[in-house]
Amino acid sequence: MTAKTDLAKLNCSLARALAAVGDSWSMLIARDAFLGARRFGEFQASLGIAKNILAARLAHLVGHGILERSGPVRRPHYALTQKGEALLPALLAFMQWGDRWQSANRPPMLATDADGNPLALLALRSAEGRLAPQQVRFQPGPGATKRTGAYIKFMQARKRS
Amino acid sequence: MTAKTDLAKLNCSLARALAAVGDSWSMLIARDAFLGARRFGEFQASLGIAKNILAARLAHLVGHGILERSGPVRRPHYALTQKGEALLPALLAFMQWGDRWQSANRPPMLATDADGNPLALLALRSAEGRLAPQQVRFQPGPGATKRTGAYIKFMQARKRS
DNA sequence: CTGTATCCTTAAAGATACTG
DNA sequence: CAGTATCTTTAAGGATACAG
Repeated sequence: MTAKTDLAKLNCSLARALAAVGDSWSMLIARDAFLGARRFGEFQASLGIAKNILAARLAHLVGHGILERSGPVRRPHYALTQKGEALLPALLAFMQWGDRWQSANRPPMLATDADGNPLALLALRSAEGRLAPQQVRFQPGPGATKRTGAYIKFMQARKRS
Repeated sequence: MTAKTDLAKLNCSLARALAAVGDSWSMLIARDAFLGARRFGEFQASLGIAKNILAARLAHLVGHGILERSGPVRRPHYALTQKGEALLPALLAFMQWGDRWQSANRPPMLATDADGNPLALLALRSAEGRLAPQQVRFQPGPGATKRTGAYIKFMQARKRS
């Protein structure tokens, strides 16, 4: 037997997010939607994805409330929902990482505000200000199972020693 | 023929980032590494992933410079490199999205600073301050191909109309 | 134009057994 | 403990043809 593991069961919001988005194609479809793509053919031309795959991914995203389908049945539009738009920080943070580490600081596309000012790098901060990655800690949250809580505590304890 | 499309060719830092990370398992391995996991068995126990898959993913991440392997050959440690640590904003942004939209605001785990102050939500900002997703624009960057540039410009122009 | 329906090929996932 | 080696099953990706 080899049914694919359901990540959504992992008691982790990251795993649940990954399960909801689905895969890399879905991320790129979301990116195109942010850019302004709305039509089946636009996604297809932009990504070079096979039509059956695109159809499946669009349906998946609609099913998870990330995209909504509207307009004529034969010529529908796909637009980001509020939930879909909320993905933008994650998507851009990931893109910024790619700019730096995979595109040698020569970004193919730049995100800006309406006046053309470039976006700042997405940064970690608490009430005390900015944080380096090494300063970040984790603790069990309200949705933690016993197992998750124990795991986090064990790891954090070991980190300090 | 049906070789899998190479996302890294898409002239997009997001696609390149996705290709470098690899897949959802890799993201979760990185998450565990942030939590403090270092050993093969720790990742395996935490994720419930098959050993052959885990071995392949660890090798992939090491190969992309996201993890580095050290210590005794028979009992190695895996630790995030600088490149790997730089993934944290993206990873947390994604986790925050999951907290809100997939975990009903009951996060299994909370990210904090060293004093226990919770992390703020990763936010979009330019020099002018914070931005809503709808205010974000895109333009071709230094690494844009002609095709990418034309696509972005076309989409942005249509958006304004 | 926007899909569905097939078909085909490959890769991915997982279980298990085994090794140093 | 940390893998490697197999084996099996299934899913995924892609190409193409066709339909509304």
